[in-house]
Amino acid sequence: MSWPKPLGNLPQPALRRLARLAPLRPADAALVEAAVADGRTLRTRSELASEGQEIAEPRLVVSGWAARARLLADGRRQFLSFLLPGDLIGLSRQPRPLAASTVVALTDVTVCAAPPTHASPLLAEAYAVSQAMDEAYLLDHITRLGRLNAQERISDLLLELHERLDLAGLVAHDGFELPLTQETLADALGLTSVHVNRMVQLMRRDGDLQWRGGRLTLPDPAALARKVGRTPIRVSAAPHAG
Amino acid sequence: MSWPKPLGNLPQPALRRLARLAPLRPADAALVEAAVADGRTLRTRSELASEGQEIAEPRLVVSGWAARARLLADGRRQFLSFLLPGDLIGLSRQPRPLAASTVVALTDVTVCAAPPTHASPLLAEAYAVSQAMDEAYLLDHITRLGRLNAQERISDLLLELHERLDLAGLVAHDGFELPLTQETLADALGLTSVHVNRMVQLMRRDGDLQWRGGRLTLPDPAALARKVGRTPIRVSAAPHAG
DNA sequence: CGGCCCGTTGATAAAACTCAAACGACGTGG
DNA sequence: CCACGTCGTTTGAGTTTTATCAACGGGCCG
Repeated sequence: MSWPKPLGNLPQPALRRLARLAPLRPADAALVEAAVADGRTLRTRSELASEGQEIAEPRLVVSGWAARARLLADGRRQFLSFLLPGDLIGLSRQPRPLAASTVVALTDVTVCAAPPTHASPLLAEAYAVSQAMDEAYLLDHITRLGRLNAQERISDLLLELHERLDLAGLVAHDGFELPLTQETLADALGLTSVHVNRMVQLMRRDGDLQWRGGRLTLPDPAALARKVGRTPIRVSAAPHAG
Repeated sequence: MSWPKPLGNLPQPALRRLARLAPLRPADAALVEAAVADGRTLRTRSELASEGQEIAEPRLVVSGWAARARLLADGRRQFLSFLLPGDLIGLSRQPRPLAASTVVALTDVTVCAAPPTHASPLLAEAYAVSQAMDEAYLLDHITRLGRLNAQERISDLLLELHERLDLAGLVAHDGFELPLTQETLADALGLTSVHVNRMVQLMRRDGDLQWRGGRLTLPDPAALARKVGRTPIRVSAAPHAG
């Protein structure tokens, strides 16, 4: 597919993603670059937000993976979504919003303050599109958990990650870094890690995926998408923007 | 259309809900009443929005129940959320947003155009809170589907409905109208109607609920909430607002 | 070397699904 | 007013999917 290329060829993944959500111009990109320039890096397992606590300021993921999670009193854990480079955390139009979920770093993660939108309508538009995509993916996730079986869930989630990482330019030859344990995957998909393991092995045997050493390859994403009935999300009728 | 006490004891459920999300004043309430005054009524099973189509204008549910749904190619169906009186449909900050889900009427439903917020910051705040609650409930739903068993799912969802209907003043003595079939419930909870039926019977025997003729009563909501580990959502640190 | 994390395997149990049928309530048309 | 069809609930029997418990192995790091 051909994306508009308002900017150069190899920008920062986070910038690359935002530039694909709205046709950013150099001034907008400069705002993003300035924000990215002073990011903080957090170690694996640290919390970027805690459910029920007041939200600090909105932030942008520069690199690394995080996840939104709900922790149950008895120790059960449910991941609600994954946060990838270029994703925004904690946007809200409310006066004093509370975090609806805990956010935890799955790898070392670099985040920065979300670049301000008051001087940049295009950036504001990118945020709006991003937010709409977030919601669409949440709805996808509900459908996944409610109506797909284990193999379909795994395939569908991996296809989503493929799709999203591609936006940030982090996919090469249908392969990408997947810094998740099978247990993490299980906690996202409402399964046990044992069962995820067995299903992944099946999928390997069927040639649906390759997964070794933290790198995942989907040899034929389109075929897999057809197999599990997945269609990429669309969020806006505007000419640009997914 | 002209209610004796706009903010008194027995207002329109939709207005009542909004007035609880932000401290509306008579001028704001008048906006809501004006909007509610020319609502349209749609019959059970009609669609208020279709996934992938452009969204018309935002709307407010005046009375009746609707649901957001995803329909799978093979006929499977997943309800994403229920829309109750006072809920808003299709809010978005995007230029040309597409509906992320189909919205279908579960009963005859009256909706009206969402009262405009440009002249009413408090109404805008109520919308923002409402939107935050919507998201929080989506996250709850994900957790429900991913990590709760059948009985916990049913209890948790019924407690949510109790909580939300209460906001609109539609709960009396812990009982409320529940115009859902067991099959609809099943499609919301990722279960089959047969299994929902068996679990509901268990819960009846255990005295956790009464459900006859479209009316549901939770004899002890607090105890049930404790039993399934549910805590009511909180969305804002502001003094008013859930 | 030792420990830990992660992936893997096996055996068994529990939860939920499928298929099929029957029943009651309700509304409609004859 | 009754027969009939539809829709939703209920029940039973048998199957499938997924969870649970337990153990082992490889790789990596201190």
